[in-house]
Amino acid sequence: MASIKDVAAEAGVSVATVSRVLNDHPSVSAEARTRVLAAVDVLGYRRNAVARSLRTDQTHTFGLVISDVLNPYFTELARSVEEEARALGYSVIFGNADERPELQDHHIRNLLDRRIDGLLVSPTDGGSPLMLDAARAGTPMVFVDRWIPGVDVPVVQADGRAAVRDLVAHLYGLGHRRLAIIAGPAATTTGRERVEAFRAAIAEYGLTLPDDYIGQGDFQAESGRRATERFLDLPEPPEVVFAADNLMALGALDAIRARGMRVPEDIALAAFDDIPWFVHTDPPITAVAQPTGELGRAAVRALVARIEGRTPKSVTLPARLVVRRSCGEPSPEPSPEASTEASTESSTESSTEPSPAPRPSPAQRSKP
Amino acid sequence: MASIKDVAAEAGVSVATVSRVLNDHPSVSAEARTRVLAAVDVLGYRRNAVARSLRTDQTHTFGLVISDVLNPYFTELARSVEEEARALGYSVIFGNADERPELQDHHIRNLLDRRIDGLLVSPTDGGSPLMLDAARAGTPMVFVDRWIPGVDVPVVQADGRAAVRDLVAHLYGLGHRRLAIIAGPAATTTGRERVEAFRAAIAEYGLTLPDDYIGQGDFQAESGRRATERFLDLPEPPEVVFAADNLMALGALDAIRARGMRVPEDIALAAFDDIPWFVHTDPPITAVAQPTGELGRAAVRALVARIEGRTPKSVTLPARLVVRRSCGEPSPEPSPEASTEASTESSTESSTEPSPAPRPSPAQRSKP
DNA sequence: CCTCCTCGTGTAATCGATTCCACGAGGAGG
DNA sequence: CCTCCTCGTGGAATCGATTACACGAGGAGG
Repeated sequence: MASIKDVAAEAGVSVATVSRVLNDHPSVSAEARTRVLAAVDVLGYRRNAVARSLRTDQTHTFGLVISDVLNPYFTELARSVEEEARALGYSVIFGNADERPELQDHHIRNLLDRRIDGLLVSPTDGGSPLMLDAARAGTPMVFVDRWIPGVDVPVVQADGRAAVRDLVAHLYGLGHRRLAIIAGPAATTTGRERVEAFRAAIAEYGLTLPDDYIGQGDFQAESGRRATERFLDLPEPPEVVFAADNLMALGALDAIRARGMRVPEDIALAAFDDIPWFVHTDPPITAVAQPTGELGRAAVRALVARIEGRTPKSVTLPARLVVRRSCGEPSPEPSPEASTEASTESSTESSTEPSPAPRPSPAQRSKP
Repeated sequence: MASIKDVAAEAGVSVATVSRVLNDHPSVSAEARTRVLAAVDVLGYRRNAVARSLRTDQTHTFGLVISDVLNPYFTELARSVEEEARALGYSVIFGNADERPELQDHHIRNLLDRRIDGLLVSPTDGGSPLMLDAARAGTPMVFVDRWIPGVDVPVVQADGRAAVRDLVAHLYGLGHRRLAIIAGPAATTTGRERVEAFRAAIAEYGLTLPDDYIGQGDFQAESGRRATERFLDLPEPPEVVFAADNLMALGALDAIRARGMRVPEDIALAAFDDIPWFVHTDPPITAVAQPTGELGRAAVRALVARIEGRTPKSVTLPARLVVRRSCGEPSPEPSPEASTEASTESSTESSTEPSPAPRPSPAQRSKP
């Protein structure tokens, strides 16, 4: 493969001049420029990014380490991250941690060795020494979706509290009182926060969240199934199961079906994370939708800011409730809405208006 | 960040010795080795992959350019590719072409500039000059899923013909005679092959595939919706719609719902590509399942073989039919089976036995 | 005791770019 | 006409590794 030297020879100039042309440095004569460009064309020269990176100490690349590619939420996140990165002149190397800390470390190590300019991470756990060291050593880093407390790294995340409150209002309005949740791993912030948001919202209605109604999951479908089976084995099973992510909701649906029960007639189901498929499940699933695309874009902007030496702030965007049929009561959404939902990029993501859910005044109820 | 020079100084040896230790070259004394290792530890040294790649002219990385990350089929493919690559000591850089040739070119250019060791491509189109040049110039390349005729590049793909024949048998057995297909882009092999397989299978039953019953799609949900609407507007609409990929099936489902029609009572639906969500849609969708994981692994093995100088052969693995309820007749699969289906890695992928579908002897029927 | 090999090590070239510095030509200003 | 600046250019150092080659020490064999 032709190098800059070959181009220089072909054009009859020095390598310095070729390099200047390639980086359009101002002080190059028009004549030299055209000669170089011609030579580049003739030889089919392509700049060697490896050599360039070695010299300039920047790769114009960053790493994105996510917890599970098979989770459509992360897939969409990855997609929006790549898009925004491309728009800003960066490439992205993905690492799939598969919810396994050691795999996460493998990818971080690998990315660090490749001298990526920055790291976007959705941590699987509480933070390995490797990751913490990298952060402290000054590797530009931004957490997205999940984060690790006690580290000085900007966080880009969705705040689901209002939407979860809307969800509980919706459930309460439908007459449900025994509400259960399948939590994510306690090592993750989203694993903990979602339970807390749920518990707080429930408390506003004077209800409680007994330990029996907290299933321990790991954000994978299988754990959702197991947790749901345990719920159903309870002497007094819950009326509603709220899964803290979409895959566990899928597992829950499986478990419910396996018992020959129906949603929502026998038990209601809701999920955190909305995905296009939820429109088409039987029944369509009520979910808390994160502004995934915007999250990814904001994370990239923050990371690029850090790479360029600025100090970005953390970003929190609101999630919103999307009511469908899985909690009872026919969905109020007209059929055209189903069409809109299915499209990849939901254009109605701005969400100033939190939700169409019926909302009794909770403050009054929680007092007595 | 510490370099090999710093390590050499710390250990009191030359950079050559450090390098030897790091690459465990035999001729290094035990004493020097321990000193170097200690220095590496003290300084927290990490080898600079950029510099190493420049010198050795290999990156231990390859690129995977796929057509659409949001398509669960490709997501799973990407996942299995990364896994196998990691097992063989390679990293993978993904490029999402979003079914757009110019984006595909962007990624190929980018990957080539980064001097990846090889390229795994599922081409969006008939092949850009850039890609063809790269192939001819000797860049190790392997096509996966889709391919381009006339280029000497190994192909790893699934053969869906038997499964499609099984599908048609299943449909015929259920009494359906007017069968329509939503095709993928004619520029892709899968876009063409699936139509041909369908047409051939239909012919065995003495049926034909009129032009009106061939919808033109682009493997995206929206196109599936449009094609289905056109089918439904026909004076004599088809009894079955077969979508050539899972996203178009989703779009078709949308379009059918929007008219207030039901699957399978009013119209049957089947898809190419099976995905976990198809178990949970309303109704569960009958699909042709590719051995996605095995495809990804085989592709990686072939590419690594090429990189290492061997000349791998193309690989074709059989797809198989998975019957569910979307074509009529209650699914014969007992409910435990639904559980198995939902798991990420279907362990029953070997598929010696093609399908449980009823299969009249088609040869006799096609003769008269 | 001399010669030859082997072994461990260091010096320096190299990969393909970027960029500092020096240099010569030519124009402007005195 | 001389001086000084600007502009375009080239030479060479540099980034952090790998590796060919040289070299000295020490052991084996004659």
